[in-house]
Amino acid sequence: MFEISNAELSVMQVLWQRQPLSANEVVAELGNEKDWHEKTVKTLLNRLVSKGALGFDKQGRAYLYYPLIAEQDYQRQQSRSFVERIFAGRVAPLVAGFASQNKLDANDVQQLKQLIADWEQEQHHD
Amino acid sequence: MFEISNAELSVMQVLWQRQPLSANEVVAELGNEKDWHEKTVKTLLNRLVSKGALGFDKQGRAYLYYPLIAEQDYQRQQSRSFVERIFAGRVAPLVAGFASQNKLDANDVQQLKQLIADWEQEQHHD
DNA sequence: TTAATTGTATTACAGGTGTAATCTATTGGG
DNA sequence: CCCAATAGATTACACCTGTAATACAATTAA
Repeated sequence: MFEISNAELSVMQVLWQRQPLSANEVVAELGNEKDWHEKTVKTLLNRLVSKGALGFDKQGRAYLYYPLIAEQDYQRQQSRSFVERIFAGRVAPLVAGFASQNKLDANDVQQLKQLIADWEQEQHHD
Repeated sequence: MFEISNAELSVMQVLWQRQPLSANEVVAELGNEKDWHEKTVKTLLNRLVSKGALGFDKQGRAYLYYPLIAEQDYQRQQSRSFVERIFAGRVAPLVAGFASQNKLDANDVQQLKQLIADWEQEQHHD
């Protein structure tokens, strides 16, 4: 599988949000957060197409771009490889780090409890 | 703060495990997992010193290298920036991804429960 | 019809990265 | 005392990345 660079990821995130978009629409969306020249964004779109991360349909002389991979797949693949690299594959120590830095709020904890409950349910039922 | 590349990280991990080590000892340690030429490892050591990630003491004409940053600090910093980039700062969705891929085992769940218990304790007592 | 505009494609260019090879200085063996 | 071995330093080189500028082609406004 191809790699998506940091700058490229921001472009993907726009298109995961709303799709398909013309280059100019992507530029506009990014305008809020990033201080990138239009040419820069076009370069990134191009590279993402080359890598196979984006596809497009022609709309007159403009292109309408859309992701070829789902955000969730990307997130999972990246999570696995990150946790593998940094924490030898265990996710709990990562969460522990967040906890010890007070980066967990009630919301996170609520979700984690639910996950655990589901997991235990799953264990049980088979 | 400086960036540590992937290849460099493997070198850091050896030195976080055992320290200080001579270049040759690092090469030997890496020998098991990586198929790197000795020269490659020396380059990485050099770059890490330049970046300020490693220090060394001279031992005759050889150097004894040691980390200048703690593994835990590195892990936390990387975790934060990863979760920020990929999950907009929320850690629960990352764990959810692991759960849905059956990447959680009883051990992980046990640890997570403990973390949650501690967190709740903490909330309570102030 | 022609010129200006506007999309995409190509080129640029410096710094980082993976992966070494070569250079240089020191040292240990004979 | 001199040479081969060896440690670190310097250089190499292709590919990726951030960040555009320039080239080219199509279209639209005059």
